[in-house]
Amino acid sequence: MVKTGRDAGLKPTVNDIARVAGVSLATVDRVLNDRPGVRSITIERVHRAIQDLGYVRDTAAANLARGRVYRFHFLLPESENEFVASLENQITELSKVLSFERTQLSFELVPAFDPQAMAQILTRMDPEEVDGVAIFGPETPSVRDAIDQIKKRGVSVVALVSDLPSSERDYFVGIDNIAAGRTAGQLMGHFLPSGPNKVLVITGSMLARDHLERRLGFDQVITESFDQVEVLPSIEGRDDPDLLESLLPGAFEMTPDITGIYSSAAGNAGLINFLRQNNLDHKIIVVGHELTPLSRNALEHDTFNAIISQDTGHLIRSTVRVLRAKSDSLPINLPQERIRIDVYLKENMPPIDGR
Amino acid sequence: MVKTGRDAGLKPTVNDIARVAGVSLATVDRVLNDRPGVRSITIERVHRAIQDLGYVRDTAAANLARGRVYRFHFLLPESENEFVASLENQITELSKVLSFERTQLSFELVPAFDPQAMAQILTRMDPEEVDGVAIFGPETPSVRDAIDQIKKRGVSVVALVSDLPSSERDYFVGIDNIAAGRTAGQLMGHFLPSGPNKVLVITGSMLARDHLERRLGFDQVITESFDQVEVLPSIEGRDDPDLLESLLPGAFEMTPDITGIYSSAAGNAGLINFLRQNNLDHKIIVVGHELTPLSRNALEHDTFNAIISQDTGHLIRSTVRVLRAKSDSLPINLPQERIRIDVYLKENMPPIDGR
DNA sequence: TTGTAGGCGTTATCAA
DNA sequence: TTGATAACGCCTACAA
Repeated sequence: MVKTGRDAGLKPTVNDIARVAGVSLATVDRVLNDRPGVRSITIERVHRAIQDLGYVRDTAAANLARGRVYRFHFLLPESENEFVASLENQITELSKVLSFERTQLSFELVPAFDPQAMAQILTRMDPEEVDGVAIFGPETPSVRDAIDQIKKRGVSVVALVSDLPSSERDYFVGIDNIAAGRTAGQLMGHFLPSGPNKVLVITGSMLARDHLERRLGFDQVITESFDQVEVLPSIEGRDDPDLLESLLPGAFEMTPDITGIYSSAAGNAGLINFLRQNNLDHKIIVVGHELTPLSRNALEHDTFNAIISQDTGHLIRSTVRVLRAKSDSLPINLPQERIRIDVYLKENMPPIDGR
Repeated sequence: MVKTGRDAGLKPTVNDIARVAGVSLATVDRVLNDRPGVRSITIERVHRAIQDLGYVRDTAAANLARGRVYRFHFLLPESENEFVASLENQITELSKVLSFERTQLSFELVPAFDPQAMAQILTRMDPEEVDGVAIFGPETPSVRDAIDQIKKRGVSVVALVSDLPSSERDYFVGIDNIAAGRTAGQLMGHFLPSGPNKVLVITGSMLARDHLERRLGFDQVITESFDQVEVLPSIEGRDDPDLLESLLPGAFEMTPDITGIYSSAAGNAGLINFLRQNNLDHKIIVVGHELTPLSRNALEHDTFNAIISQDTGHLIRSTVRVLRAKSDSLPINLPQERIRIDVYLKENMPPIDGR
């Protein structure tokens, strides 16, 4: 039998340290929390005791004692799409659980693809009222500046879903979108019938870094491995189902022999409508993004053939963990925070509850 | 801005309840924990106060106060395979984290496919020393009886990876293996070249319920959707790479024109060796199970085409959460505990750290 | 520069 | 059947 915990003996506490170091509880606490007013020789002794005993602080007890409350705020794009709705749900759900762990969550919708609006909201945010922000939005200089500013005022910042690498954001929570695009390409290549094929790519906006990266990855794989497949220019649906639905007829007039569609952004409702109304359903291989009630239904009925997805629950939970760690300047457990690129076929779709 | 937490006001505590109900802390605690010695009229009043205030107990504080320690034990099959090794790792890793949350984890290897050994170990387990067991093993009457017995003695039981539905186990942590097999079938069908194909299925043991279910699901999909594909009888590798490697030549002599292999169990090392040494690499479509260093490498080099997997980290964490909930007779958050059927292509493989 | 004492929310012991 | 009261491990006035 392999025991994996620390040796059965109970873990040392601040009291043990105080005793061993020959100082009081208060002094131990000062050293533990890097507070001033302790002679370096004393600090030395306390540290040695900590080392010797292998002490590790009990965070739960610490939080209980200090009554600390974390306040995190999410900024999400204001577009009618199920993916964002799912993020909202996850935030609401998680916050119910977290309210018993001294963590408060809130979110706010920001006009989509509108860097100015985002920058303004960020700039106006009160560092006294928020410990961390998660941003799902476009990457532009104004947003970048706003982030750098709010960071200086002590607010932790996480980029969500779409990275903002040019900014000082503390972390990015989301998938590798190039790899996601490559995965879509691989599936598309295998699912298309043999012979020559033409594939239409639907994107959201050139401002959205995630969309750009997906297209890039998709093209890479098709070029590398499927020389019979031609990828057509993107059509830009702005994550808007209606706009998308109105654009599709034009694309099919231009190229009637489309055999595959890579829907790399949101707005699947428009695509599904179009396909079904024009009887293109089942005739075209479709690879989409994000498992939602709609896309799930499309998969179920073979309107979609595969879906690339990211778990919204995991996204939100990971964001909170990261924001907490950053707020306490604690290290992050990278492997745990890595968001997977999920692949769903009809066969392995999880049940409806959305996970 | 949407605030999702409980209204900013702090949450009520036992003190508030005591005050409102007009009783002492101790009485509140008795009611809260269903302890005897309280008049039903008093219980009534306390319950009303709890309701009115919307009280929810602070688990961290409760655990702190009672100094409760959870001891969970994992029984894993003793076979040299990376999947089990990964489970062991995850147990070890998680227990480092959990040692600061009053939870001790241990594991033990049980001779594989040996119901007697498993039953014996279970029967000998001391309920004084363990609060819960997780069992990854075969489903037989003897094991079932041993489980029912130990459950009666107050130990919580979770079936891990392979379900034991005939027993009184509290819960099953793992994937839907029929769906996993179906997913493998779907991928196999699409990845095989067009025209007639013969697919070999490698299984572990007829005693392993997970293996049986995968084969079942695989056959279903092939029959339903790919009529040009013929599925050959299983070969039984007992999760042993060497045994498997020694069996493969025979299978290929019997049926030289095999174009696909579904490796539904462990022992991939043997399969990979065989394929590479016989230059069958890249000529045969291979769908395997479990992302491990070996299978990852095979995917990387196109020896394998797709892998169906389950996250060992998630399996272990979920098991612990469930075991904890069961030990405290608390409800389980089903959606959170659902284990996904992961699909990996070369393109969406997560980085090496094993998540 | 250091220590004492009280409190965070819950549980548990003992006496009333 | 109930209620004080002292833990649990940590933090934080305030005092020395």
